[in-house]
Amino acid sequence: MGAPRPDDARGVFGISVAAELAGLGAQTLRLYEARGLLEPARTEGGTRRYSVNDLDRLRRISDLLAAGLNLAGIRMVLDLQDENSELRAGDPPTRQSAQAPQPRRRSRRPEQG
DNA sequence: ATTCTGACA
DNA sequence: TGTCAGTA
Repeated sequence: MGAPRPDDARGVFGISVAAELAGLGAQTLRLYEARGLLEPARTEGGTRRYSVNDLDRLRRISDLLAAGLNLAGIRMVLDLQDENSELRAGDPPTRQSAQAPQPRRRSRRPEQG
């Protein structure tokens, strides 16, 4: 299945190239981040670095938008998908709870694009 | 960060 | 008219 390549999690693209590859505007990427749909890595200087996974996530966002969901709904879907992925990673033979104590992220982050 | 516009209900 | 996404 989908192997957890560290490369795919590594932020490599600047915001403008990520936007280009995603077929979106750079501002849109910032908006998505402000809405909690995305959290790209940062360089030491604080500039965004988008990973392949981030690109993949942007694609999913576009698909969900086209499906008629709003950003709040998309955030929920994305969170659940991530949560599900994590469950597959460990997969303990015994499942007692489907509740993952996910740290609710709602941190407003001022940034330098 | 804020404002403005276009789409939609 | 109000909300929402995307933009300037």
